[in-house]
Amino acid sequence: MGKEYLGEFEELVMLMVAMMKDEAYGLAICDEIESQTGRPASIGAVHATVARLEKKGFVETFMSDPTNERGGRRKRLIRMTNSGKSTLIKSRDAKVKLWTQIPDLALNKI
Amino acid sequence: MGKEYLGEFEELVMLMVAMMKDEAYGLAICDEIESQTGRPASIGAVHATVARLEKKGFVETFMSDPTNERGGRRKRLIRMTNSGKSTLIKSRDAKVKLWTQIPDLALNKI
DNA sequence: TCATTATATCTATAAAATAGAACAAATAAG
DNA sequence: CTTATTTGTTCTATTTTATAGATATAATGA
Repeated sequence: MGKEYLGEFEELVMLMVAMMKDEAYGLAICDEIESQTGRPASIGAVHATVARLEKKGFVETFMSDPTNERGGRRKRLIRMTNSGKSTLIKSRDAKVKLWTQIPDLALNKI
Repeated sequence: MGKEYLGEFEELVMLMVAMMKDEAYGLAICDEIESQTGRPASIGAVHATVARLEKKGFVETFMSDPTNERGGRRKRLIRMTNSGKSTLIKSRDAKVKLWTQIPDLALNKI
């Protein structure tokens, strides 16, 4: 068994994949990270991270057919596995559990 | 300006510091991580991370006096700065915002 | 004095994050 | 046709984080 928690950027990418459902692929994730968090993400970073997540079994990928728009070439679509989903939920639960013990961070302060 | 978000382990250490208030120091953080998360953390990892966090201005440290128990030597006590606290809150808010957009992770599912 | 305990610090390595260049394949424009 | 433009992936190199464990230090107890 590999470790069952995610790096900071790994988790962010996973969240985008979850959010984008069947539309998740490298460039789109990149854009979505920027629009959701305001933080720039390079395409290289995203693809490298997806490859790591796939190796760990948290996502699976497959190539789509080209779309018929200008430049619309094949995409590597990304989908979360059950293992990935469960890891994401565990990571949320772990964080909430910790926050709960810190008055300044408890969720009723939001 | 350095980047304003935390690595995965950095965030965990920060949460422990917040949780332990004036009692936070290397070994204790190490133990607390294990007891809170069940995940082993080496003392080397914790100290290296604290040093990084201090360099970034998220915590500050100072040496205590020895306590009068067997082996009770000086500790490097760790305290969060305002900058660290605000970073932690921002990181919580960012995560909650993302979860909210993902039905399986929304907080009412807890 | 010697053993034991509680701690920090150092050293080395592996893994994650990052940026950007290089490459590929599609359509549009001339 | 041929070339430019667009959407995308893959590759390469580097920095930053994470990790483990060995080594060093200072205190008390025997």
